[in-house]
Amino acid sequence: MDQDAFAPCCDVPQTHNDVLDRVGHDMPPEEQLYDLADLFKIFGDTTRIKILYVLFESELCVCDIAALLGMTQSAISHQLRILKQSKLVGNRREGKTIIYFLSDNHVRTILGQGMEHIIE
Amino acid sequence: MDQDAFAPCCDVPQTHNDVLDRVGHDMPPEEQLYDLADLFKIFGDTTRIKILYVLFESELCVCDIAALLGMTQSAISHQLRILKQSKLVGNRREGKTIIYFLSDNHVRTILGQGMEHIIE
DNA sequence: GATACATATGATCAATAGTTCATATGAAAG
DNA sequence: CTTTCATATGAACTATTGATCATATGTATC
Repeated sequence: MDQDAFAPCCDVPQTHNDVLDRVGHDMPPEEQLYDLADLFKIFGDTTRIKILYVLFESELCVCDIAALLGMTQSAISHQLRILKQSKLVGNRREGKTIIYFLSDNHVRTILGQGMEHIIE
Repeated sequence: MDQDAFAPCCDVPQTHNDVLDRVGHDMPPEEQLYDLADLFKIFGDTTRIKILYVLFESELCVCDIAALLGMTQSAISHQLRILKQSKLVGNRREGKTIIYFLSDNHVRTILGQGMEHIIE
C-alpha cells in the first residue's frame, strides 16, 4: 500500500496518518473479505436459515425439508445447492432419495452468536 | 403446529412423522428467524465487512473510513447507517466530525468463525 | 428397457440491495 | 447570521437474488 496515500481529510485532533497506516495494514486480503461476505450472504436468507435449523437436529431428505418448511421441492433444492457449494451441508444418496446433513461445526457457532445478538 | 400435518413424502426407510414432529417443534419462532437472517445480511456485503474490520482496530470518523476503503463518503455513510440500525456500531459527535466505533462483542466472534470456515 | 419416483437444473420474473449524484442537515468559526 | 466543513439523506439506476414453472437427470422396479 502507498505510504502517503492517506492525507488528513478532516480536522479531528489526532494524527490521521498514524492510525490510517496501521489500520490499513492489518486488513485481510481483498479476496478473503469477498469470500467472507459471500459466506454470510448464505446466512442472510430465511429459507436457508430454516434449512440449517432443521438439519441441526436431524439429517433429512429434500422432500422432508420441503414439507417441514411448507415450500416447493424446487425452491429447497435450489437453496440446498447453494448450501452445499459453501460446504455448509453435505449429502449422500440412499436409494432414490438424497439425504442432507450439516457438514460444518462453525454453523452452530455462527447461528448461535447471531441469536445472542438479536435476543438482547 | 398440526400434529398430522406431515405425511411420508418418500420411501426413506425411517418413520417420517417421528422425525418431522420433533424437528418442527424445536424451531425458533418465525420472527426471530427473520431477524437472524436480517442480521447476517449485514455481514453479507464486502463494504460493510471492511468497515467492521477497520473499526475493529480503531474508532474512526466517516471520511477516514472512506479514505481507507477508497470509497465515496456517501456510500460509507449509507452503510454506517445500516450498521448502526443493527446496533453493530455506535457513534458520537466530536466537534464537526462523527466518530464511529464497534458496539458489540459478537461482531468479533461472528467474523472470526466466518474466517475459520473459509480458511479451511 | 420402460415407467415411476426423488431430486436437480435452467429460464423467467419480481423484489431487493448498493452505488452514485444532488442536496439537506447541523455544528463551528468568522 | 452567514459560510464552511463533516456527515446524512433522498431519488434513480443497475445488479443481484429467490421463487416459480417446466423439464432434465438418475436410480430403482417391474
